[in-house]
Amino acid sequence: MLKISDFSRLGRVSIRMLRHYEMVGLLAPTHVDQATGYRFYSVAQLPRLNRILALKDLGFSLEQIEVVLRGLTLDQLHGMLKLRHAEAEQQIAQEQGRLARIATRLRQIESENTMSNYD
Amino acid sequence: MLKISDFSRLGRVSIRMLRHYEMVGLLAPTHVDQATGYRFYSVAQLPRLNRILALKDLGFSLEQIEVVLRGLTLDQLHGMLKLRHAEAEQQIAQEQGRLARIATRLRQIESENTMSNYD
DNA sequence: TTGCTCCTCACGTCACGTGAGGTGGC
DNA sequence: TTGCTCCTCACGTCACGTGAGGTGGC
Repeated sequence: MLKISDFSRLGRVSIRMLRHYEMVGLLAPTHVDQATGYRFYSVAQLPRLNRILALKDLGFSLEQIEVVLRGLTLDQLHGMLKLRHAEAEQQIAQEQGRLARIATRLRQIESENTMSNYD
Repeated sequence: MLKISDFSRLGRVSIRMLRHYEMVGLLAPTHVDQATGYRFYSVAQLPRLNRILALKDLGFSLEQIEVVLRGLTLDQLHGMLKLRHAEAEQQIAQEQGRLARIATRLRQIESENTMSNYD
């Protein structure tokens, strides 16, 4: 049984995150003291926490993570990853468009500066 | 003088956005009726709205847009664009990392499927 | 009188960060 | 008694979307 601060250190997450994950139903302490409200976690919960973090790292929302961890067939998991893959590609394309437009503006300014130098 | 719905149609933004831009101090109607509270805009305000939208499109926050529109030297504007450029590049790199990790997971699943077919 | 337009709240979004105010155990 | 840890609210974030409830002018 670990106090929340110990578990948060082990899992490299903030205490606030652990409380939040409990609230959204992602990861509940194995035990909560009735009198004090203190949360107690077990080392055996680390794998689940790590899976949560791994899925977060892939860009899934906490709600989607909940779905994934609730148990999916390989096909369903494959489908969700495909979707995320497509979304990530789209995100990249959009940001690259932005980058190009920013670069255009930068070049404009630089040429204006040069011109004014010759004015 | 245009009513808010007319101006929103001209500018291709929602009425809610116009109200929001007024609240954050980005774009105030030229006139507000004292009795009814109705907002009235002028066609002459379209260029400013369009500049707002253009800067938004480059990824600036409304607060940054306010700074830019309040008037910057070319050098200062150049600096802000450089910053945004760097942020966009970073964003892309991060999302590409994600994409790669997702792709790895997808390949894992596909190979597992194949293997189980041979089981 | 019935629509239509416009108005002002105010909640909801996403995943927490950050106090505020208070309590049990060493 | 003083720290330290933990707890429960609850506001703030960013840029609006979306009702709810109410009002003036054709």
